[in-house]
Amino acid sequence: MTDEQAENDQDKPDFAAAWADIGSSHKSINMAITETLRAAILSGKFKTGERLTEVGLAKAFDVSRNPVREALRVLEVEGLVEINPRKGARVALLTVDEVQEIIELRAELEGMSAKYAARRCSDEVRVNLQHLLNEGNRADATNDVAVLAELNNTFHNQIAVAGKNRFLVGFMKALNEKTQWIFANRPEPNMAGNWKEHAAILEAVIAADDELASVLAKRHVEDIGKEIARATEEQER
Amino acid sequence: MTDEQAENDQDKPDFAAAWADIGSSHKSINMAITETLRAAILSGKFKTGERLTEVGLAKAFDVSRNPVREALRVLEVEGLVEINPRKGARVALLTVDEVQEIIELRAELEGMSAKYAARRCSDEVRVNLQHLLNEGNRADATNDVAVLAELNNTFHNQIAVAGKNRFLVGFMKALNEKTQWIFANRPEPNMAGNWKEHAAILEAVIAADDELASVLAKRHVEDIGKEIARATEEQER
DNA sequence: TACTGCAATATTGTATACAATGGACAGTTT
DNA sequence: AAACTGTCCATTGTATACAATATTGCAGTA
Repeated sequence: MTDEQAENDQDKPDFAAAWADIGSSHKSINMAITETLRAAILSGKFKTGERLTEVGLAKAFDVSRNPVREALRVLEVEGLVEINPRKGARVALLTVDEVQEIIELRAELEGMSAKYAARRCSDEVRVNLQHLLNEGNRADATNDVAVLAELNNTFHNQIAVAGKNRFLVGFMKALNEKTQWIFANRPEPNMAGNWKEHAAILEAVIAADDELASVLAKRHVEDIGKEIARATEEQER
Repeated sequence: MTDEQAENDQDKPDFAAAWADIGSSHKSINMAITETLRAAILSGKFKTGERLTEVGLAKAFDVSRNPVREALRVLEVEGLVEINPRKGARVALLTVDEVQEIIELRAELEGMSAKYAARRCSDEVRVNLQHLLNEGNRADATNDVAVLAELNNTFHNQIAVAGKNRFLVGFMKALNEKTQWIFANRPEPNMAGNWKEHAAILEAVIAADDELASVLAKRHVEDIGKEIARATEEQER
């Protein structure tokens, strides 16, 4: 989900553009709308709390209200949208406390994931992780920010998958998305120096050092939490 | 939506009965259907893998297909239903591996929850937990199975809530539901002696012994896992 | 000014209608 | 017999229509 999400839009998100690619695809409209809406929310194109009327979205997508309704119901379960019966839908709000709770839980789960990954990853997966480590180190050395951003994202998913627990993977995906969302609604985060921590975790996993991997991964997320706290304070001022 | 619609049809699982209560309520039909369907699946009234056609359900509920569709979309996100575009919906399947993963994760999260609860619960919550403990002990002593079953359920929720992390509460609710679902699709589980373990966990939480609470809670779920494994083997024979 | 009542409007909730797809089955061809 | 093909039927996907509810604006009153 990377390619041509070009920022060629004015103030309102240009759904028609993202729309064209889908026409001939085989997924149904409601799924496409769900994905587009989810991405729009997570990237901050819709502000938190902003009202989402069915007719408004339907017109923006040039579809009927039905697929929009289904998408909104799905996003509600995911926690990105808040629906009040007979009143309508809004982009969900995250309180400061909730942000803390997200980070707290994510730290625990990331640690758990790294622990499992270190214990369980097959030789094949180990090779893949080593490859990811090399790529990241190279990008870090040459300061290739675009590649690094991409690798940072894949890193978390790879660790989760290597842990071999599908439900843990799902939960972490949800929490990762929320973290992304938090950052999208705050002043630019400082993601530099992030890879160093990722590299250390990868090395521990590859070395099958579950205890170290777990501690490093947990601390890594806690660092992210501190970064968010810093950015939040800055925003308050 | 008058209340007299109750005695219409009774060929399908008796939704009409559950339906009557809802009429005057203020939640929308799609939500009511979601809840009813969820309960039906979790309690095993629909077998895993069973096909769920929109018209079939719509007729059973005596509504149009729209609310049913929305409910199915929601239940898909929750993992209880599996939807294939243009083919339809089925009650989801759980492989043996997935059952193991659910238990594994639930054990970790229950441990985490108990740890947090022991650390964080206020005096007021502590009193509530003590009350729950007393009630349970009494029901256990008098072998009041109905009450015990009820208390067993509330126990897990109370611990989770006392942990003061909303997202952890949500994840555990999902995993608890899945556990319930697993049992519903297997020969009768042996829930006796269950309270003893709950009581020990409660005592540790009340005593603010986070480490002990965590270990006991984790082990408790692992015991449930063993019970499931036993029941599964029995079923295979 | 502040407030109540009420009509007008906006929006959601649900039903119905139609289009498109997938699967089963019979008949044909090789 | 096996593979192919076209047709019918069941079902899903989407649009439109209508009903129910919430919100807004404003006149009128104290």
